[in-house]
Amino acid sequence: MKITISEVAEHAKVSIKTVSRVINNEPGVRQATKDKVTEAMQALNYRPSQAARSLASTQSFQIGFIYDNPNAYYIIDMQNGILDVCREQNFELVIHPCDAKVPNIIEEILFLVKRTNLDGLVLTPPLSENQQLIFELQKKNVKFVRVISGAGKQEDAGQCIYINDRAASFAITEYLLELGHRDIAFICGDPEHMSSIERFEGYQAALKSKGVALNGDFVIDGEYSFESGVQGAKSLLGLKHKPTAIFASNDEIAAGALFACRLDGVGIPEQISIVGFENSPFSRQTWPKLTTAAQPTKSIAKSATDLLLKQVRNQKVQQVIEFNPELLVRDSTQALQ
Amino acid sequence: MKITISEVAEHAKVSIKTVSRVINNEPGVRQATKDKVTEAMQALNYRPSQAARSLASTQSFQIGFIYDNPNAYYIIDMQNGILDVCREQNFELVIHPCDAKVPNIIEEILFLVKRTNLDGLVLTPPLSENQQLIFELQKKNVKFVRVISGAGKQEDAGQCIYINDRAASFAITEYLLELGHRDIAFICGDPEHMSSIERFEGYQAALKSKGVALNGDFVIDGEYSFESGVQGAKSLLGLKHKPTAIFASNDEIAAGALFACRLDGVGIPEQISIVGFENSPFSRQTWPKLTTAAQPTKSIAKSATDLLLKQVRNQKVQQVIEFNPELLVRDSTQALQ
DNA sequence: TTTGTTTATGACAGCGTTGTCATTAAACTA
DNA sequence: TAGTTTAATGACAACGCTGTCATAAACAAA
Repeated sequence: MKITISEVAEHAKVSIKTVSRVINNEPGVRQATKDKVTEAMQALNYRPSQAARSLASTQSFQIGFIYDNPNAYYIIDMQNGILDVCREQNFELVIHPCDAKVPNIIEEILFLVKRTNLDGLVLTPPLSENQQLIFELQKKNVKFVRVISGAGKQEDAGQCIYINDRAASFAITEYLLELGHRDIAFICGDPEHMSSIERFEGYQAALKSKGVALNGDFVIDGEYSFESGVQGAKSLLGLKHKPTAIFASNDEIAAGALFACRLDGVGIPEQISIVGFENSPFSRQTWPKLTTAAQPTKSIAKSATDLLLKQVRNQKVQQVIEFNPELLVRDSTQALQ
Repeated sequence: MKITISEVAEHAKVSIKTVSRVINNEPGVRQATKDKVTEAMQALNYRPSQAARSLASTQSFQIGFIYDNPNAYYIIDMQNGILDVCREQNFELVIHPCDAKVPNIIEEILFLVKRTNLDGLVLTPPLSENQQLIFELQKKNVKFVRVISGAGKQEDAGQCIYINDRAASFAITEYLLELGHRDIAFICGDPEHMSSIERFEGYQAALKSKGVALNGDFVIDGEYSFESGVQGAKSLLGLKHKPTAIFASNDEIAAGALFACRLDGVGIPEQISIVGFENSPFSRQTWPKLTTAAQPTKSIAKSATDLLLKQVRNQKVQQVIEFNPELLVRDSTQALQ
């Protein structure tokens, strides 16, 4: 037999409405009453029915995780973090993988929100950086948090969790410079991703800070893919004046670069140092293991969800949350001989 | 304004109950009536409220995907497949990552099912192979599908989707034999995973079929991890009589073996051929790219979900569904010189 | 036809909550 | 103290659907 709110009310000798107030943390309940109710709920091992709650209220007690990201590890980590917070706070998670590049992606998302009556959205790149989408969501009063690349200073729309790619990129470049490298090439990620730009700018800034001039030949356009790393490294290896280090915008690119160097018989790290970004599990499984930067994806997800749920409950908290990916030195880099 | 069942009923000039019948595919509705209703639903772009449905009925219209698997790619593919079918059939998906090794895993799952009132479960290895769990689920009348390693002949409990690892393993081994290899080592996966056993048996059977004796030194215990591949390959390379090919039970092990060989300066595939299993994305990103076996994970997920939802609707279909992973020849194998 | 039988459809209560508004109790104020 | 304001609590309808049971329509057999 399922325990309902009435049993709890009876047990606590209050009305069901008061129990409801306690469940939803509504103000205007005396502490003593609240305690009684909480106790009754525990004694009866009561859990409110999600279905009844969402039917009766305008909320659905569900949030959506919408993503378009080929990196399964990232998604799983995010998802697990979101799920943790959802469980704690009695919310459900609706997963919505999608393709950010289809023309009607915005409609698709708005439709989903409307249909499922989602209380909020967790958005990751590149969706979190789609200005048009953000605009429409705000217009329709949809609540959301965005995980985006940036330093948390700028006036971004909506609540944001900032990932300071630039600082991490600066640190990586600085590290290479300290190893004595001066000819450091950079293979870019997708130009539409803000992280790509931020990472490039961090690289640029670090070079500048050490007075090293930027060599245009060493900056290769690309996207966040293995193939891009292969192509990028190939063209770098074709240069008369070759770089001594390659900074790949993410681990996949780095793996591709590694692959291309291997094909060419170039020793890593003896002849060229390579660094990646993201700390994908496979960055530990290449040979040699990749030096890279790690971001605490699950913590990011938790913070994001926390922020979102506060918003959903109209507890506006305007704090700036920023994460700094951390340099992880492994075996694909060494001091310039 | 949200469209409800009453609007549809009005539009189709029938009672709401009849609309309900159509929604749930209940028998006893004349075809003409059904058409009218379907048409009205489309015209109004109607979607039933999950909350109301589950409140009113004993079902929740939610199924659970419970997994413990470190392979993010596998999980994402499964999840996407399940999600596709859920959307089609108006079900919701509840994701539940867990640790299959905690002592009270069975209670945890039973509790989840009870609490969320899940209509069914999709189970993947190793949970799908936990006899105790299966037993308890059957006892409590919980519906489920199991994705398991096997050939679909055995009398397994519950509905199963079989992955014929053995046949694929046989094919891989046969392929190595055809390349002229006779000294083929095998690095095992987790002994608790049925797939591990099946893969080993396929290997054994293939050797036998070609009259090649099994060399005990060449069979290395392990688990499905990179580290295990490193260790396994190291001990193989330490043998006085070395293998000319290594069959790793999955791509992670293969990547580890590759890594160990590189460390030792052993050329792949010139000196040793290596094959993996699973076709993880990173098997395309190693150098050289791994020869492996691919399973259509998303299709597997769809079949499984389909089967589960039929069960949920009490449409018992007792068909045997089997998938055969397919050999993918890439660059980590070559004919014995 | 008429009656009986089956099949298709509808009326209505109820699922477990929340929102609204009324009521009561408590806390001030003069 | 009585009167007034404020805080705490409760009664009850409503949310959108399904289950049960009653009724109407269609068909078959006489």
